[in-house]
Amino acid sequence: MLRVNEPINQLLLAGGDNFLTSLSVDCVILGFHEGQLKVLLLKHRYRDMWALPGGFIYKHEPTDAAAYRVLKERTGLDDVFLNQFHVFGDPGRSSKEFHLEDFETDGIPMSSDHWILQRFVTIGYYALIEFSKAIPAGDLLSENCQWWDIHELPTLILDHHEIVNKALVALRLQLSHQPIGYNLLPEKFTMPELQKLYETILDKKLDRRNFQRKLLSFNILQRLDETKKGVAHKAPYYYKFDLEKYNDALREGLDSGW
Amino acid sequence: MLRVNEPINQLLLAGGDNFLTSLSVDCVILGFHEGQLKVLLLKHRYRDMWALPGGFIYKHEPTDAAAYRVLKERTGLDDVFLNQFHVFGDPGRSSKEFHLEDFETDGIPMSSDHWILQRFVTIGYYALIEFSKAIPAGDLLSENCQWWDIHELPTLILDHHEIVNKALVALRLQLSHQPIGYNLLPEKFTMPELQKLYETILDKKLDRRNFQRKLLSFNILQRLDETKKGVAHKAPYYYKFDLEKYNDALREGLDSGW
DNA sequence: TTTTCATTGCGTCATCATGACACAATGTAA
DNA sequence: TTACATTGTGTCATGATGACGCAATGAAAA
Repeated sequence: MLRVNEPINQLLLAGGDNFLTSLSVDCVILGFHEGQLKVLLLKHRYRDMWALPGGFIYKHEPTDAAAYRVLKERTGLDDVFLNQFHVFGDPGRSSKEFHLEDFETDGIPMSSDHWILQRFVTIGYYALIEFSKAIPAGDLLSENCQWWDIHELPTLILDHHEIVNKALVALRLQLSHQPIGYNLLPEKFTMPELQKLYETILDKKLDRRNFQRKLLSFNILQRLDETKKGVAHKAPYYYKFDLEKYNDALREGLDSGW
Repeated sequence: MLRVNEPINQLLLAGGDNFLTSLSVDCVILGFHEGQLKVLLLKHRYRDMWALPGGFIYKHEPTDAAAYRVLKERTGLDDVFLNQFHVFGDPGRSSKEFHLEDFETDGIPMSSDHWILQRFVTIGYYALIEFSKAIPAGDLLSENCQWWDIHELPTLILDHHEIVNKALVALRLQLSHQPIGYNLLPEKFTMPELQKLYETILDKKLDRRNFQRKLLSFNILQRLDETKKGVAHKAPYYYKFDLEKYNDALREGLDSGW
């Protein structure tokens, strides 16, 4: 228990001076693996519950930088796609009792007006990362950090389930305006992989042939001469994004409407 | 100057205990009048600058409620459409020097570590209101509160110009998913008025006939038997929204894409 | 070695949405 | 009474979309 208590104590003592006292960030870190969207979650140190990676904001730190910091610490990744999507600002969203109970189990005495027990407003970010590049790492409060299938989440603490859901809704709405495929897929990918990604995010089956036609019509993909090896049945071609054209297209939105 | 100083002093003394100390809300209040989008702005008490209506958040108040409170105070309106759209969290966005200078001009002594001078993260909200129903009212710090054409804004304080711009971008992206017409127009409106609204938000000319066809195809409008009176040339029909169908349609998005 | 068969690449067709524009009707102002 | 800007309605060519056919591929099964 010492392993955990020592860093916690440091956080509790110094934290109030270093951090903004009522604001935090929480990150919905998304990856795509084996045809499924995955979320990175941290195991609660005692409870049979999991939590989104989150953190406090240093007094002179941009909120975005705080989210990047959390992301770097949990995944080892630097240059990631990160998007603020919603503020969760209900006073009831965090529970003083919940945390007090934890610290009691820790054996850490805690006055009930300690800053860390107060109400926290949290800024939700979602991050899109290339699954294979991330190296999940636990934090002070949790040795266990791992990916969960977005459709088979464990019990989450507080309102973290709502945060994940809101992130998915935001992702769906921004699908045509953000380089979502580029950030979630490896550099080379096949058309069925890309389609599966869209299907997972939209939670909807798409026609294979029409999907291909539509995406090619955007002129953002570049087909490579290489086909996928060691695969049963006919081998699909590899594609990669033409980043320049992709970004140009996103500015207008891939699916204009108006 | 007393008129201003007395309430300011109360705010400064009691504020630190009542409010969250590093978080605020700012509202981009939008109305539509004479074919133009208008923003409600407050005149700075000394400077030749204007500001978005904003405010602090009580320690046990939901952030959304704080925004509603600001809105009610500035417009007298209760039941408005309000949407959180972005958090502005750069430490450099507020300027301690700027505010210190103001308080010096007020003749109010202020220690440089006062909570009100510290860095503030602000949550941006946009509100859509029916122009004619609002009764703009100034606040403690500003007797002057008035509408400005979105394309002819005066100089704004701090990063408020950026906040307005971000609000417009968000509004554009959400145009097909939010009841924007319903909230900005009076109950009865003509097709040209509705079109002008869309053109203003999208900053783009639309073909009159195609626009009419498209909006009617959504089946969210109900044509009244009444035509607009006292207008030169041919009188257009009045329409109103079929709110039930409108809300149904918005759930899917008016312009699906996928 | 041959056969099987799920999967991929490419194409067709009917239908619907879109952009561009024509024309008659309306009703105030000249 | 006439002029004319504006509105209501419609047409037409083009392009996008959804539904589906068919041959080619290549590892796995026979």
